[in-house]
Order: sequence, then structure tokens, then C-alpha cells
Amino acid sequence: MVHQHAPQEGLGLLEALEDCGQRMTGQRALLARHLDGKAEAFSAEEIARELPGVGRATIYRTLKLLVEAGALCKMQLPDGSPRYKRDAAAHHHHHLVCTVCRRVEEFRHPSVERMLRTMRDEVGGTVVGHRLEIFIVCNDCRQPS
Amino acid sequence: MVHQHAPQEGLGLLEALEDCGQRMTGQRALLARHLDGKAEAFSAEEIARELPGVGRATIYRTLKLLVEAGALCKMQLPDGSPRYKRDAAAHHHHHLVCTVCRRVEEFRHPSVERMLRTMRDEVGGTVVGHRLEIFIVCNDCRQPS
DNA sequence: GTTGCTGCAAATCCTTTGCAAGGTT
DNA sequence: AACCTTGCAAAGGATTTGCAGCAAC
Repeated sequence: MVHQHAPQEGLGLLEALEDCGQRMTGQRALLARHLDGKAEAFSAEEIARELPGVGRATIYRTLKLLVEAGALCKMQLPDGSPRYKRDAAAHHHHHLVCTVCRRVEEFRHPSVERMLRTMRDEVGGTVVGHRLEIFIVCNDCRQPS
Repeated sequence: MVHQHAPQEGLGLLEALEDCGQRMTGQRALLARHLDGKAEAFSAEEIARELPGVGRATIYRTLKLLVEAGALCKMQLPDGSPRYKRDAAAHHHHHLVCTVCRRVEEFRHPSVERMLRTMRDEVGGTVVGHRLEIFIVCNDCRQPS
């Protein structure tokens, strides 16, 4: 079985910001609390809609901070539209994206790590990173014909 | 060794368009001939600059046709900026992106296929696609300190 | 009191689209 | 002739940025 990370809380996004030496403002606290509650991937626009009290610019600026802090990861759906997701795993993981409901799951699997280790040795050059997304139709979306 | 596809010609992009039943216009021929000469990945904007005689809209429309025809693939650099690349391999492959010079190579490797086969069985849901990019510093960019 | 943060609006980047005119089959 | 394609300019989505005012440290 693939190990799918539960939508656990981790450290909380506010803490992530504090750890970067950022000032603690009302907007950031609001945003962090709001995002902490999101198990699923979301778009910046969606957040702007849900938090009319926080300016769009602040939302984008804060999301970027959180991505840089490693507390969120930014990814793209198959059609290229951007989504953010709480980084439940403290570290390295990959994404499983349902092409129907657009839900995103994080996963780890030894076969992926094995592949990456192999590539590290085989590739001409130094591997500095990667991106892996697997597109699926999830069990919930596979209609019970 | 990874099998890196040489920047070979393949079928030519014009043929790809013909095969889709598209009309053969002067702009399309120009664009196809121009892209045929490109070994490296490129941006749409770059093409628009290089072919001032062809309208931006036509360039985007034709690039999209070529992507749908499978003759080009569209990808994103690590920073998210979009790039197109001639699809040298007739089929399925992955990308090696140098984070310094931004050059993109296609590659295939059995370890990747093995990993995908494993994931197909392990994942909860039906796998319908994937995206894999490995970011490197290529040998040319690794400065001879 | 500094320095950093916010919001607004304007600006940017990448791309799509409406529409009238012209090219292809 | 019928239908597709083109180009222009406007529209659109996602983000960024300039800047003045305000809040955190």
C-alpha cells in the first residue's frame, strides 16, 4: 500500500511564519488559521474569496512566504491551474491528483525513492530536485457503473 | 546510462499538422519550419519575437494544436515559467531540466517505468497519467572550479 | 521611532477570445 | 462558395509591484 499522509495538523502555519522571523500581524494570523483548517488543495483566488477582509496582495505575499518556508507546496493541476496544499509531511513527498474531483493527496512510496536514487547515479549532471505527479481517477470518482 | 534522445528531426511539425487534417497556411508552414530548427526548449513569447510576421494569437493557437497532436510537449521550468519542446521521442518520456542554463533533455529509463508500473498497482484509483521532471545542474554548467 | 506589513490600484505575464477580413479547399 | 484561419485588440486569470498609511517590535 502507498503511504498516504493523513491530513494531520503538523506544526500550524503561524508557527512556520514565526520561524522565519516574520512579524505576526492580524491578517497573517487569520490566513494561517484559515489555511490550517483546509485539508484539500486550494487556489489563491479561493482564499481571497473566503477572506474578504484580507487583501489579495497580502494573500499572495503570505502564500509565497509559506511556500518558501516549506509549509505549503505549490503545484499545478493537469490543466496547469495552480493550487496550494498544506505540506502535511515534514519532508519530501509526491502528489496524487484526481483528474475528476481535482483532489490532491500526498504520498510516499519506496519505488519512487528507489527510482530517484538510480537516476541520481545515471544522469549526466548533479540532481538538485524533481517533480512527480501521478494523475488518477480516484475510487470515489470511478462511477459505480 | 540514461537513454537521452538525440535532437533528431522526427517527422517534422508540418506533417504533424497535416495529419490532424489542418489546413496548410503560410503562417503554419513558417512556424513549423522555424520550430523544426529548434533543438532546445522555447517559450511562446520567444517565437513571437523571432517571427514578427506571424500574429501572437496564431502562434499560441498553433502551438496548442501541435501539443494536442503530440508533436510538442509543454512543460514548466522549476520557477513555473512555461516552455515548449519538440517531442523527439515518438512516445512517452520524461524531462531533465538544468536549473542553470534551463536546457531541457528528454530521457527514458527503465527505473522510471518500473516505478510507474509499481505505482499503477499500489495506488488507490486508476492511474491515467503522470508528470516527472528531474532538475539537475548539467555537466556544462558545473563550473570547473 | 524604525522598519516591516497592508491594501489599493495599476502593471505584468501568459494566454484566450470576439470579430471582421482574407486564405484554403 | 463554404468554411477555416488570421490578426488585432480587448478580455482574462494569476500574480506582482509602487506607494502611502498603519501596525509590530
